[in-house]
Amino acid sequence: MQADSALARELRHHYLFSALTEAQQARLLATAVPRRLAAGEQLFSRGDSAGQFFLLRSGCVKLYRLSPDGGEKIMRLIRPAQTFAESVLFMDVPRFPVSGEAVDAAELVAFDRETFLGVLRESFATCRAVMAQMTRRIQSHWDEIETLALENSRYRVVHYLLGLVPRNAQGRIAVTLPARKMVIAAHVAVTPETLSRTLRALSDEGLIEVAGDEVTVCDVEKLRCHMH
Amino acid sequence: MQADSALARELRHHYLFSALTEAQQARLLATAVPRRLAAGEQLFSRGDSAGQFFLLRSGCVKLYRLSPDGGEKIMRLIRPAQTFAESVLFMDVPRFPVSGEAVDAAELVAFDRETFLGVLRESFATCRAVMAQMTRRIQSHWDEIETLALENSRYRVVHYLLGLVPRNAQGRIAVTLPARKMVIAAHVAVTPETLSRTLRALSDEGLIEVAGDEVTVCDVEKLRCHMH
DNA sequence: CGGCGGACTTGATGCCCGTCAAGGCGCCGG
DNA sequence: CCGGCGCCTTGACGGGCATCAAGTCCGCCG
Repeated sequence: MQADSALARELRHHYLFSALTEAQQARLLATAVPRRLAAGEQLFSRGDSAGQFFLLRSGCVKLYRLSPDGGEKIMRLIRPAQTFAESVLFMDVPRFPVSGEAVDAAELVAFDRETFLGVLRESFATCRAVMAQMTRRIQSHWDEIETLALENSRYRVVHYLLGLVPRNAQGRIAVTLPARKMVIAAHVAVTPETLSRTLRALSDEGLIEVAGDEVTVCDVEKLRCHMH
Repeated sequence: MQADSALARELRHHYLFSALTEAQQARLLATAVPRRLAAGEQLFSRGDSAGQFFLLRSGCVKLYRLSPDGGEKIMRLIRPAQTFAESVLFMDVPRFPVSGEAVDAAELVAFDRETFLGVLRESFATCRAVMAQMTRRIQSHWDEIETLALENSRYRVVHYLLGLVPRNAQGRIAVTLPARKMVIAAHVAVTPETLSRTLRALSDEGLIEVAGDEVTVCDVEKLRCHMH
C-alpha cells in the first residue's frame, strides 16, 4: 500500500484509531487490505465466518437481513469514514450477523481481526472508545425498537422524522432525508405508498413541508406534542 | 455490608466480575450499596442522571419506555444474577436511556460508576468480556428489530418463538415462555388478543401445542420453513 | 427530441388486526 | 362456599394499512 498517507490521515479522526500511537497504527495498516466494490456487489453474507472488519472510504454500503417473504430489512446504512462489522472482533465464533452489500460503488479497507485485538490490548483509551461507541449503537437500536413498536404508521413516521432533528431543536427546522424514500419506508416498516400518503397528510395539516428529500418541520414542538 | 460472602460468591460467576482479582472485587464491594424494591416500585426514570449500575439478586425488574399514547414498551426484562444499566458506564453525560421498575419485589446491589471504571482500566480481560456482552446485546437487538419489522403478526409471533428455541434444535422441542403472555405480546408489538388468536391458529394447524406457559414446537424445521 | 425505466404519487379494494365486550378460569380472602 | 379480581380467551365489528393498478414526474441515453 503506497496511498498510505491519505488513509493514515483519515484514520486519525476515527474513534477506533485516534487514540493509538503511530506504531500501533502502522501495525494495523501493515495487515490492512484495500478493496473495491461495484454498485450492488455483495461484500459478505449473513452467517459467513469473519476474520476482518471494514472501514468505508467512499460510496455507500448497506447492512441488511432478508425476511422470509423475500423483503429485506436494512439494519444500517454505512457512510464514508464509518467502520462496520466491528462486532466480529468480540465474538467467540466470529460470523457476520447481517449481510453487507454496496449500494453505490464503494472503496473500503479490511482490517485484520487478530491484529486489531492485539493493539486493543495495549490501549485502554481505545477500549473505552469502543465501548462508548457500542453504547451509542445500543441506544440508537432502542430508539429504532421504540419506533417500530409504535402501533400506527403515522406515529412511526413522525417518530422517525423527530429522530432526524437535533435534540434541542425548536421552531422551524429543515432536515434532509438520509436516503431514498423507499429505504426510509423499509426502516419504519411501512410500504412506500403509506409513507407517501402519511407525508402528504402531515403536510396537508401544515405540520411539515416536503420538497424532494428536503423536509422542513414547521414547528418541532407542535409535531412532538402531536405524538401525545 | 456483612452479607458480603454470599454476594462475593455470586459475583464470581458473572461476566463483569469473574476476571477480576480478589482485591479488585473488594474495591467494588466497598462502594456497593444494597437496595430493596417493592413490586411496582420505580428504580429510575428515563433521563435521570446516573452514577451507578445494578446487579439484580432476586425478583424481576423491567426496563421500559412509555410511548406517547400511554402504552409502554418493555425493552428488557432483568432476571436474577443479571446486571443492567451498564451503559451508564460509558456515556459522556451518563443518563438512564430507559426507565426501570420492579415487577416483583426485588433485591439488588448498586455499583459505583467511577470505581468500576477504575477497575476496568486494569483488566483487559474484563474489557473483552464487556465488549463481548455488548456485542451479544446488539445482536439480540437486531433479532428484535427483525421481528418487529415483519409485516404481519403471525410472522412476528413465530419469529419470537423460534428465538426461544436453541440454535441447533431439531424436531420436537418444548420451551417455557419467559414471561406472562401480556408481556410477550408487548414484546412482539401485538395485542394480547391477537397473540392468543395466533397461538390458537398455530396449534389448530398442528404446528405447536400450548399448555399454560409451556409451548412445545412439534417440528422446528416445519415451523422455520413455515416462515418462507 | 422521444422513448424508456425507476422513483414517487394517488386511487380503489380487501383483509388483517386493534378495539370493545363478554365470557371462562385460577387465585385469593372472607 | 362464594364473590371478586386478574389473566387469558373468544366473538363481532370497524378502521387502517397492504396490495394492486394507474398515472405523473424526472433523469438517462440513443
